Amino acid sequence: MTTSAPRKKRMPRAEREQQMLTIAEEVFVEQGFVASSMDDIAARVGVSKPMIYEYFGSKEGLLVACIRRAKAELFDCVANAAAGITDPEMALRSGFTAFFRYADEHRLSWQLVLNNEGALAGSAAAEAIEEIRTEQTTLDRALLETFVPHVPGQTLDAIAEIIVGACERLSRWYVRTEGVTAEDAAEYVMRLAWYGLRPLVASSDENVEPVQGSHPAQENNGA
Amino acid sequence: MTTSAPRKKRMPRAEREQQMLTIAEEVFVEQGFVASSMDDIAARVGVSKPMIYEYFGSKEGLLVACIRRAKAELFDCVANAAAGITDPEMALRSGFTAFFRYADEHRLSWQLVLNNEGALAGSAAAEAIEEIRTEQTTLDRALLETFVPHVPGQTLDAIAEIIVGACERLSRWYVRTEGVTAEDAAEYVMRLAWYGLRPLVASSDENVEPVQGSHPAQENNGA
DNA sequence: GAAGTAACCTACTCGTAGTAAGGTAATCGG
DNA sequence: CCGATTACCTTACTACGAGTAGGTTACTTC
Repeated sequence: MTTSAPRKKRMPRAEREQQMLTIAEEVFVEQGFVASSMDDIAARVGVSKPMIYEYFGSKEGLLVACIRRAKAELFDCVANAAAGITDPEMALRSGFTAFFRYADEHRLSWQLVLNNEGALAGSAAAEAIEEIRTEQTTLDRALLETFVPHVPGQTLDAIAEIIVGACERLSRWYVRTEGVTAEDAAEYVMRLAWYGLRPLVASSDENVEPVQGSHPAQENNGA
Repeated sequence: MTTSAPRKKRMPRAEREQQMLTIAEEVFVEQGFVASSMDDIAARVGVSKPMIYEYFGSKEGLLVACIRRAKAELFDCVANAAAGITDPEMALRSGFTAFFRYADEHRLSWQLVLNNEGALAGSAAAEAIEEIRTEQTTLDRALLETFVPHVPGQTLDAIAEIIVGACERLSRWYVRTEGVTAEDAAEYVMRLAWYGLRPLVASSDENVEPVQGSHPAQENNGA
């Protein structure tokens, strides 16, 4: 029911490995790493557990292999997109686009990376953490709205998300980097957020073409 | 050796709970959620396992409680910092600063949120995922450098981190939001990155005061 | 100081990661 | 065509950790 046909035939190692990875990816995303059982995965593959251990060493080894495969794919996409473009602006834009396209077209793989970093997908713990971000996003959004009220809701959503992601990641860097104060870090974010936003507020939307041609401020809060 | 004295005395529930949370936080960050054992935590607290289950229900319940406590602290900090400030720019800046200050002053709590979202702290899997970001950061940084060569290395580092964090978070939003194309998402990031960066390149540093008054381009790559 | 309650323990079950040791099918030299 | 080597695959275990049942000890209150 999960895969397709009840493949009971022997299979060369390389092929079996790929099959295992595909199914493991499914299971890990569905149930979360912790809740997934090797017996279950083995059963879905149609093979016995020791085979997986033979090929991947451990449960975590299996996860790592899944991640590595996803990573390789992602880098192919982005590298191809940016390859040969000399203008940095175009290269950046093209790379970003490829990145988001990958996230869209390989949702399972990408969710694996995003969620199973937190091995607790679907769990209360994951929700508790996500809640932190949600609240921060809501707060930022509210602040932004007072500042640039005429901007479409969706744009505000996107910017709020961007700021939260930026803060989170920068906080990691900040903590491990010597000689940077909290004010410095905040200033870095402010620069991008504030100056990056300025075209939106200064010229309404004559200088900066709206991202979405039309889309009249469609709200987007719920999960 | 972990706590302080071999407290063998009885203790009111509220106090014991706080002690448990503090120690659990330590252990979770040290070993990662998956690798941590309830027996170990109980032993360090100087109490038997069923006590923890009595108070927190499950291993994950314990983690959630840790996260909630951290979250409450974080929100206190940020809310206090932004409270009463009417100018949105100052409010944002002050909030950001408080956020980074929290990350710095409560490293353990914050690491819990960052790492144990990925319950695999310290594991090969966590490294594999982090590797993806590192590579992306390196790539972005290289692109930025060709564009704004005169900017201090540390600033480039920070901006690259910001972009990676922004992309990651925005990709989540993007995937769950209807009617947004990869190009749209890329454009959102470009706006912040590009226009946010523009003051740096356009006017060198006459319009925009450098974040670090002096700090002459001190590099910072290693962990 | 008896009764009640809140903190605490010992001693278990059960599920799952990981392993040992052996079976079966393809391939290859003769 | 036939034994032998190799590689895919299995059944049947061990070990360990999450979670629990039920009893014990120390504080509190009248």
